Amino acid sequence: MSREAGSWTDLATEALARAGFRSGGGRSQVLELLATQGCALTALEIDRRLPGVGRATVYRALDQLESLGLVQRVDLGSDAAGYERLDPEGHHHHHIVCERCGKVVPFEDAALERAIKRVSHQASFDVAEHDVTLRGTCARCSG
Amino acid sequence: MSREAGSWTDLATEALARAGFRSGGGRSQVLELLATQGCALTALEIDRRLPGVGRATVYRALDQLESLGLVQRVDLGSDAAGYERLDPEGHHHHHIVCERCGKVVPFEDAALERAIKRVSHQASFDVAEHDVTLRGTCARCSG
DNA sequence: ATGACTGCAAAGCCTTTGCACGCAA
DNA sequence: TTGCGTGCAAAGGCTTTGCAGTCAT
Repeated sequence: MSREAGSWTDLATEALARAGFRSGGGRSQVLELLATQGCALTALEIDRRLPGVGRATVYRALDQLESLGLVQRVDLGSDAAGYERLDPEGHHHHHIVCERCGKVVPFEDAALERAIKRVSHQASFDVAEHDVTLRGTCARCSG
Repeated sequence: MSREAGSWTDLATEALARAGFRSGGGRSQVLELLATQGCALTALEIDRRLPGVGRATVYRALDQLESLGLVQRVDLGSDAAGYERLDPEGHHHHHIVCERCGKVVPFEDAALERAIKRVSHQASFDVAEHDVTLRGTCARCSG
């Protein structure tokens, strides 16, 4: 029922291997970094934290991981897109963003998920993913 | 209880005047174009549809209208941000986007809104707005 | 040995900024 | 007349692409 801490990494590595990707390069480093993050990171932040990995490699890796459904891209209103790991069938969170200071806080809500699931089924689209973003002012900035 | 068709334009024009903005220029044209649209338009699309108006003016106008709460910016996954009018306290919709062809379809759902409203109140943030995006494949692209 | 993968640098695209002219008030 | 508003062009920032060298298999 419960998984080890590194399970997403294992799952992702396996999925990459199955898809015919090689391991050991920059892509693996991107993957491992994302595994340790609870929330979204921008491509440039990832690039900054992986000095040995080129920027292009980071973007290419994120693209591939997203195609495989291992990573989700999220738009949080800033100029740069955020990327975070996507737990298969597991809990997933959404984001509240402070329009003043840019702070991002994740949250989960079961009722919200249910509503979205229902809408998704009703739609004529075959809905694969979704995201919800709340925007406002954080306690510190309101204060 | 009901409003005339042009009410949002009137409301927006009034809000602009109250905020000390002048009228008659490119900003008014941007405003009038958005008034006729049911869904989001990108800045570049707006620029293309308003030949006499410069691109910078379009971006500046959208920024101002957004600050006044008359327009909402929405990220639909494409490179360019979308903008659509925001009815004050009125119905508002969200979007389903086809990842294959880019088609955007609006939808409304009361239960979803209720869930979001509840989450917004629980949060430590002062939530001002929100948006929900569903992504998948449209009927036509699913084949 | 082979070709997937990578880094670097250049190019692309959306968006913002600087500046001088024009028009609403 | 005043200074807000505008258009044009240049600059800025994120992302993608081209290309040749490198490394996993």
